[in-house]
Amino acid sequence: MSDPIRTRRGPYAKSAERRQQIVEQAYRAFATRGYHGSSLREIAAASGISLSTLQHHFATKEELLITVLTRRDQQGHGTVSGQEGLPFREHILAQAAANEGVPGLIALYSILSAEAVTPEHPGHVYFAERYDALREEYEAEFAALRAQGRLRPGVEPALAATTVVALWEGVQLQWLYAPDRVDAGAALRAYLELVIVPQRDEP
Amino acid sequence: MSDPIRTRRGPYAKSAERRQQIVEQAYRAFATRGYHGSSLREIAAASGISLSTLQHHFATKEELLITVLTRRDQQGHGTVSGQEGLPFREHILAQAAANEGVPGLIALYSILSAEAVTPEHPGHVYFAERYDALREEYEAEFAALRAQGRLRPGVEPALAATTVVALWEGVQLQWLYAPDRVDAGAALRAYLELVIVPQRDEP
DNA sequence: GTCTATATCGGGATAGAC
DNA sequence: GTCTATCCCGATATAGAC
Repeated sequence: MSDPIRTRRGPYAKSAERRQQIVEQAYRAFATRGYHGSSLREIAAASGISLSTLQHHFATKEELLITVLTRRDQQGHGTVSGQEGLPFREHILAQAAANEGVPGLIALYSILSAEAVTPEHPGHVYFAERYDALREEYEAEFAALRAQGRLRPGVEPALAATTVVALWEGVQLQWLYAPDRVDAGAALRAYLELVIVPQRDEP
Repeated sequence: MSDPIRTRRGPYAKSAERRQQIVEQAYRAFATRGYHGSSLREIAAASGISLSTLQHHFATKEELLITVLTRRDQQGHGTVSGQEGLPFREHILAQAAANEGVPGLIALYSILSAEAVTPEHPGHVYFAERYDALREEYEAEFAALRAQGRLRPGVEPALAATTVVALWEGVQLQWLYAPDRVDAGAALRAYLELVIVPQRDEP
């Protein structure tokens, strides 16, 4: 059996590599100028290829956006997943700190989630589902804390979940405008400490 | 002295009226599709005039955006300004409730503030200054509360100010995605009640 | 897989008649 | 003040050679 593409390490190897380059540059573009504000030409140029080549790998701009979003999702989850045992509060703070370390990641979600508010936006469904999932996940965490008697009385898990998601996004947006004047982690931490009762062996 | 425009109620009356119409439609467009996603043609059509006429009143798209933002600012402040004596907490909640009653207002600020994160965006300076002003204003309010002993111990006025602004914006964004599942006012109220100690004569 | 060339469309801005 | 017509640009997308 002769292999017509034996010069590559594997079939589609070059394609996969190219796609990754393109996704990386698209991510930078979307994160700074949003979806409407970015052009395929600019992304192609940044990737060092022609517009047509980009379009050979991603048929439409929309397909590229979806790829960027889902790709970043997987990477994002991987960042902190090595520390599964962390309690909720530390888990969130670790995630927030990790996000700040990934250039453009915060901007990507902040800009696109606002741009995609209108239902016609190609990213609308993605963000609608993302918010739902985040709220559900955090609500479960808060509910578990309450079951352990570690939630301040009067705090509603559902409302607290919405609040954490909102606070996180909102403080990140302000941080993008004034990184030196806004401390996203501190704001998040202060809220969680206000809402979660410390364990006995904690200070 | 003959008046060449005596058929109007006053000089520039028609212009002012036209400008207001245009601003109104531009506001709707920017609030749903953002700045980049909206076109002058579409705004002109919605205003019932031609593109050229719109451009006669607003030389550039950027000028139109700035006008929309500052115009809405004045109207927004006017809404609740009749109740100057309200304490901080009620003032914020009243403002939030009022905002929800103005269709598109929340979307306008949410979408544009995220889109304008990049310094090249024509609205960037406006939002940077707006965030600074909001944080300063709220910080002063929290500081005043602390002076009265009505701030929960450990709560930093500056951080609380950032938090309120972030929470407000973030919860509004979620509300735009799922108006039936997110209660912006409740989230804001819950946070403020967590942070502000009730007065003696309050429940 | 990658390119050049081109089609087609829609954007903002301009010129000039009325 | 308002319009039609047009310019010029940049956008996505397509065709087809190599």
